[in-house]
Amino acid sequence: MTADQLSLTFAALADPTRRALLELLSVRDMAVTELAAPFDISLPAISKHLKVLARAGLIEQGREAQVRPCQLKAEPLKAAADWVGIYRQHWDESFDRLDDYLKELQAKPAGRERKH
Amino acid sequence: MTADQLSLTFAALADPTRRALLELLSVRDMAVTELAAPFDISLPAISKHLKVLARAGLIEQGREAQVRPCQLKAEPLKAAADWVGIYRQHWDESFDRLDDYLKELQAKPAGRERKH
DNA sequence: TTAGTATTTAACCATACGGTTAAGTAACAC
DNA sequence: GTGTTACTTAACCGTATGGTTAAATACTAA
Repeated sequence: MTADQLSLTFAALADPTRRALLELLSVRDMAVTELAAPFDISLPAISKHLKVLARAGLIEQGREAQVRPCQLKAEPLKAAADWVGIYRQHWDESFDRLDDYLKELQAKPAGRERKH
Repeated sequence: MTADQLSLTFAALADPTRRALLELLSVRDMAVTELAAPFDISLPAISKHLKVLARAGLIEQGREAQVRPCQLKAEPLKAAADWVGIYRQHWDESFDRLDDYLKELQAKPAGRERKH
């Protein structure tokens, strides 16, 4: 318990059912029963998985009548991606892509130029 | 058990001690005692963490006399980064960077031009 | 052979995880 | 009110996790 955010995020991602739930939610917001449909496990099991995802800040649940629609909140994934990204140079034997990446970062440092 | 590779990888990353071990190994190969030095936990505890990392394919241990040097193997992190990367568009409210990223991918599709 | 260094394995403990079924709660529909 | 739908919570179970200490292993050094 009292785990740091990054540990919570990675722990949440360490289960294939939870990853699949996030994939469903990346398409659109969904109710719990709707989310549970593709899986062979009980609704309470799904409810528990959603709780883990919520604790990690990866989803938020609203309320509309009896339905509790779930929404993806991907922000914590950014920190996870950043942490893993540090090792890019290690898995990419050639450093070409790191080079490119660094160049890209320097090319557009912070400012967000308009596009579409 | 018999968890898929991605689950093993994320589970291995879900502990701050193990992430710190990987960070140490990203600098250079290290022996177990050497790796354990910065931590307040027992050597067997470190040994267990290393076993988890090894099972996830994130390290390999050799042997030199009594010493068992550990080496970082970052390949599994690539798959993790790829999975998380799918959500880039979701955490980046503006889609600018996705645009850039897609453009970048189209600009240099596969070929790996020399550099340094 | 004996001793020392480096590391793992064994045995144990408490807590967390992923699942179950059964019971509880919340909002609508009649 | 009663019932129905959509969940969540409670209680339980087996296994995994993260830690401990103590014993075993593997190799080097004397």
